[in-house]
Amino acid sequence: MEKTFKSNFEKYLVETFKIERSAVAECGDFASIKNIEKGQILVRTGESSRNWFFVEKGLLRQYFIDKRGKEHILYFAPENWLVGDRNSAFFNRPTQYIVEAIEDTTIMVLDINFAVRLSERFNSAIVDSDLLLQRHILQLQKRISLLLGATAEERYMDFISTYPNMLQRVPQWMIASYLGITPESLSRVRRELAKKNFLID
Amino acid sequence: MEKTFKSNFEKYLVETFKIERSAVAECGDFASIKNIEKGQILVRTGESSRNWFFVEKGLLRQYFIDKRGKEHILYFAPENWLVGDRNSAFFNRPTQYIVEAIEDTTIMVLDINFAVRLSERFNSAIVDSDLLLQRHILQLQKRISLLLGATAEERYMDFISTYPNMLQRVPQWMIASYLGITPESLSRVRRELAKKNFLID
DNA sequence: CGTCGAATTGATGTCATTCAACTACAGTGG
DNA sequence: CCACTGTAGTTGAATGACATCAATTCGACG
Repeated sequence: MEKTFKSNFEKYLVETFKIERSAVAECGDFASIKNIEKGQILVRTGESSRNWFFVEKGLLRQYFIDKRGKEHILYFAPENWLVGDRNSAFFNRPTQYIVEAIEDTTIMVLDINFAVRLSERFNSAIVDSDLLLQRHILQLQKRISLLLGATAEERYMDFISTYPNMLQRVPQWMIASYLGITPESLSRVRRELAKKNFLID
Repeated sequence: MEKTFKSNFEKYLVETFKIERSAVAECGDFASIKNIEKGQILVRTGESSRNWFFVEKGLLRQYFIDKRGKEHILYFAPENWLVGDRNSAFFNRPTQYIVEAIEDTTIMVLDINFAVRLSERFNSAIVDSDLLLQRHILQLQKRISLLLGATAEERYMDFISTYPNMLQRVPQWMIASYLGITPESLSRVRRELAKKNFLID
């Protein structure tokens, strides 16, 4: 396990929580590296996922399917992002959210006990003021604000400024799904922006 | 302060975190009771709010104003709910979210150090597996799912089943704002539901 | 080169918004 | 007690934003 922690994940933990490398290694039993091919699904609807995924390299998406059978992407997880369904992990309930690899991806699979062990090892104040959670909630709130108060064009503009490199990595129809519009509409939004001399990629 | 903790808040903490009453009292320096009249604003746009509010009695709403000047309600906080802007509290940034009393309301004002003190007193595992956060994130995700994948009518149906008593306490235009539609549209949605013999209140 | 999914485009449809008029009702002051 | 005012809610007609459907083009890849 020594080897596995020569990873972005270790670096991430050390930097985020300001804890020593050695200490992170103590939690190694609850983490393991895994490679996922593009297109493969990590978590299916109805499964109860006790695991979290830290993306070492590559890109995942988490999405659900509505009652009319349409996909809606909740978010993209590029390098150094964590993906997981808190609801499912915490309450051991079946998840509604599907996790799929958009690119060939290397992940660190984290057992739910990883977090428990980690918080046992360090004083709770640090763990509690969890940057991850802040970032997560912040992102969700921003998303809601945009869905409630911004047009498709505004949401797209926000997307490309927030995730500038995503445009090169994600097919357009997935961005449309993330924004909550159809691929056709996104195409038209982009055309309008191009007319107004915005560089759209 | 002894007196103040004869409150729903104390009860809530004891039940949620399974900690002793006496221990909660130790954190009392960071909490105080306050009464707010209907219509009064607790937090204004641009302020940096280091406080959290636990609603003892009454009803608050948290909302923002978009670039076109329209209000959008993020959520309602009835009895036993916590309201706060994690972003603002944690990073000490100006908030975008306004908090206002819909009814005459009694709140417990919690300094951000309340949580710190509390987590110092108890083992991190308990605090970390924070039910509050779970509930919060869960609610935000559900909201996004509904905004992305459900019609106005479906969102309204979800609202009245999730918050059945809210209908009697909140003016219709606020519910419309929460759902992300205009008051006129909600009025029409309700008319259609009435035609289909749904009891709408 | 042919195939298949992605992206674009046009024509049309649908749902919610906008704006304006009108009703209902509560509170205010004469 | 009644007119005056303001806010909430409803309704109708016109508009707008995005969706749907269908056809076409583009581009990657075997």
